[in-house]
Amino acid sequence: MEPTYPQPLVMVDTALFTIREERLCLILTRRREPPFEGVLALPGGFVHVQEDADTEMAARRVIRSKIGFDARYLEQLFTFSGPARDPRGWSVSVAYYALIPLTLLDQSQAAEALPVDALPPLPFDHPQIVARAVERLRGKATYSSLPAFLLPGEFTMNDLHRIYEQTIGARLDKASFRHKILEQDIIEPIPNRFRVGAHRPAQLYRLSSKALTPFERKI
Amino acid sequence: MEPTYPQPLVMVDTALFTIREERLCLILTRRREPPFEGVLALPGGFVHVQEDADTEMAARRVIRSKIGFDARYLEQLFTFSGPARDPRGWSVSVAYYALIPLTLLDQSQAAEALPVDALPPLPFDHPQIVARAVERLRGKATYSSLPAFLLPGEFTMNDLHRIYEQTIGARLDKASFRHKILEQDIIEPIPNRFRVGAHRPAQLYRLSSKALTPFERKI
DNA sequence: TGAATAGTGTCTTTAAGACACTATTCA
DNA sequence: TGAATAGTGTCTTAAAGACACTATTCA
Repeated sequence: MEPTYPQPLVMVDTALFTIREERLCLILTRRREPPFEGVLALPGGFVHVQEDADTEMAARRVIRSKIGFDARYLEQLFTFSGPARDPRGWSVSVAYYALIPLTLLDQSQAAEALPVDALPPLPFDHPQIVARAVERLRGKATYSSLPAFLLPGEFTMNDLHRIYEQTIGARLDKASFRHKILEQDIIEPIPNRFRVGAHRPAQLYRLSSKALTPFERKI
Repeated sequence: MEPTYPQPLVMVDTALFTIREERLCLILTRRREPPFEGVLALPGGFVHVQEDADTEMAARRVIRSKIGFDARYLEQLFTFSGPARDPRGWSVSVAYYALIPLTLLDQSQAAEALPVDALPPLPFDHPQIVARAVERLRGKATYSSLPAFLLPGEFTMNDLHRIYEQTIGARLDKASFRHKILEQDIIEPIPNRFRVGAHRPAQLYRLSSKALTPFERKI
């Protein structure tokens, strides 16, 4: 009844996105064990069958150990596999991606947040994982509220506008953006909360419960 | 350097869609080994690390052994995992879905093609796999050429129209459908090939090389 | 007042959907 | 001719995008 086949190694890898200095970044880890000891890589690790309820929980454990708290948005990305992707043997890596507001990271962690278009050479098949994660995030950004999860709990309409532009990598008309976002009911104004400065105060918003419904059409 | 953790079992499962009698169906297999011997289930099996280049190749091997030829469209769906989904132990199943034209199946295989809305009770977590596969197929159908892969190599515009309606499960306007499809360049007329009958002959089409580009907007 | 950001009204363009129409074959 | 399927033209509605405008604060 037990299978007689040699089993592959099973691990998870995570692409943790954040926005730093107006650029879309990934949080990298310096590896503390061979192979590739000392090299910057995506946070990852083996599944612990005694401890993890499934691979998503393994990813959450890895993320918690890296940034100290849970990701607000986490999604399975793709499963990578083969004999060559890891020198330790035939392996399966279930990859996840998550969105992290930079404000929640402490300074040392922010230092390891590097722009997706200026990453160092990455070990294993991590370049493919990154390419697919960026493609997925950009793709989903145009028809969902995903980029909002890169912001802290309270934000202005202009914060949101900017983070969409940075995630998608294109200009979006201010008025059209407002109309579209408000029509989708994905955010709600926080009553009587405004951000002040040397200019007109801005209404503060938060994600509403409908935040994860995808849009009907494009932004 | 080798991990000391006990490793999960690694398998692939496949959701093979076809259209039979105007209904969206899944091809099921009667299991020949325990657990669940004799029960209808999704075709699947363990990854063979000596033989398979990756999990997609494992899925192709499973599909070939089931229907005797390669699937024309195959895509990774999702990876399911946990200690309880398989009685043999903590397992990871990389699930794939594929689209198969019924005309290519022989009679005995067609008999195991059952409508997705009238499936027997399925073992393991196969009901979840099916639910996610149907959701993905329906979702992609509205903005891609996916349903065309359920048809044989030559088909009329009305064949295509019907298969979209059956896949999505809704009525689509004939004229709007034609405009949209032709505008996308996903199919091309086969010169001087028509299907004849007791009515006006219908132009035969085939998938063009751009068939896998997703649509700009909805059908 | 001008600089800076916040927020709105409205027009143009384009896509989607509805629907009525014409076309060609065979019995 | 009528039944059956094939294929087209065009109008209405609605969304997306562009753009100009008004609003409020502080220095």
